[in-house]
Amino acid sequence: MLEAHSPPPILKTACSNCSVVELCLPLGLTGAEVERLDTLIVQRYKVKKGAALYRTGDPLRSLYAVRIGSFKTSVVSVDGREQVTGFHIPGEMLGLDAISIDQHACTAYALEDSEVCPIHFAQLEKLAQSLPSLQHNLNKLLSREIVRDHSMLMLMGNMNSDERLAAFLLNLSQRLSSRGYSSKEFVLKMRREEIGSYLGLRLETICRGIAHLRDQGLVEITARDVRIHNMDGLKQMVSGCNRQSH
Amino acid sequence: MLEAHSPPPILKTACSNCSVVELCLPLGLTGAEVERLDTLIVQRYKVKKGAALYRTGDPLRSLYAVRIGSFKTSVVSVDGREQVTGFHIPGEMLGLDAISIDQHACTAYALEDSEVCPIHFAQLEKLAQSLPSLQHNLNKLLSREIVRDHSMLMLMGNMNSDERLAAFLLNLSQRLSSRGYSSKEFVLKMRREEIGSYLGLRLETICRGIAHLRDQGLVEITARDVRIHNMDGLKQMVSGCNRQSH
DNA sequence: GGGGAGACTTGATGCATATCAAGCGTGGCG
DNA sequence: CGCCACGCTTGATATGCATCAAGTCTCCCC
Repeated sequence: MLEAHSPPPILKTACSNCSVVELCLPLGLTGAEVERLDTLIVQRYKVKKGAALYRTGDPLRSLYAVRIGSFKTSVVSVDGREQVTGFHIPGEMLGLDAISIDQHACTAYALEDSEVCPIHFAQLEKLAQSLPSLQHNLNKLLSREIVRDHSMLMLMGNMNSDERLAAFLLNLSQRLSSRGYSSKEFVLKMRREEIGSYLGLRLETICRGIAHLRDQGLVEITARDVRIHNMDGLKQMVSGCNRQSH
Repeated sequence: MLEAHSPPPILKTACSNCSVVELCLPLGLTGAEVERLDTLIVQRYKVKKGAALYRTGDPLRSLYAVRIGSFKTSVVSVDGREQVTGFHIPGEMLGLDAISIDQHACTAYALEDSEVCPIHFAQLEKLAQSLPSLQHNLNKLLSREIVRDHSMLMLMGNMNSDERLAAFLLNLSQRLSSRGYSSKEFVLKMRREEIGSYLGLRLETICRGIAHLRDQGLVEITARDVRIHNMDGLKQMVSGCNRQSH
């Protein structure tokens, strides 16, 4: 299942001293509770850029919290088309869709050299029985993913290409910002084609969208470096106020 | 929150003798466990056709299991466009997206006169602590919704209009079939416009899709009555084998 | 540091679906 | 039972994005 490399590197594991503890599963747990959660994480894994953390059909052993780096998750249709279902940055959980049938429903690829905290799921469920707030966090995590997916459906069903791109950039900006990174300058770790798949567009359309946003003075994107010049302008675009046609 | 009517009718509540018990939250629970779950459902609600069971922003009090009838859930964008996020038939759960922030993230409308079992969420979480299999079921329910949404993203991102319509009909057919209804003959409870919103298409495109499927001898749809003539043909269409263009 | 493959950009063209429009069917209510 | 509003169907046209194509950039590996 894990293609990282062998032997897997052993790392000091502890949610207690993790930089993303306040965004991750332990959210709102007491110190003593976090320590019990720590016992589930035997050791962290490193995943090389391009490698798969798990693949569609793999049995669910663990959920994975991204600690460092970033991932994309994608499914492949019968006729071989890839659909990217999400991008994941530190503090976000991977593998939630596997709980439904105890098998992973998508494949998770590292977009750069990354590091995850595997959380053995059976043990997590067991621990959650005695830690109500842990259970509550897991429920919220799952529910939040549903809400996120619904807003993606709204995006796919009702937005034009420029609006989708703006929404994507804003979303990424917000998530990075809440992790202490700049909301206005960041680096895209994924290719244009992957952004396109995520947004239901072709890579050429992403390029043109980037050019449009540039021409409007909203953002500047050179290669993978993003600089947002007009955050409010972007937000207006997403709320559909700027619609000329459609 | 509840627009049903007053006074709300009091109905005999018991998962134990509900016809959809084997598709609903109690799945896999023992008789004694189901009886404890029964205690959470104080009384069932009836919801009139067109009425809202809950609305976006309502505080989360209960999840709702559909017992009789059907619902659509939808969100409205800033500029007033509706996006239907799902259709729900007996045995399916409503309100899962509210767990994330203790507020409903969408509005649920009854597509016909319907009946739901409200399950008080705080009590459900509490009960789940002492019933591991109940907790596991809830986790699975949430995860299944995520998987379902991901397949909708695939549909929106990679399928043409006829394929989307075929996928929609097949999905409905399967869900009705697993509830003991005919998989080949059923009635659509929603308007063309609602199907279109759900599939990211306009109502006219749904009409044309229906005509295309009819011309190929796959299904016959008169008004809202569906008769599937060639189930395998439909499935082939969804897997993308019939693609001429695209 | 140089070569090459993969990623990105931009232009020209075509097509699938949206939009606009007009008429028909139907079911719900008085 | 009949009327009317709403839902459905089908046609004509417009348009936004996909597709095809060609060239540039960049970064990774030797």
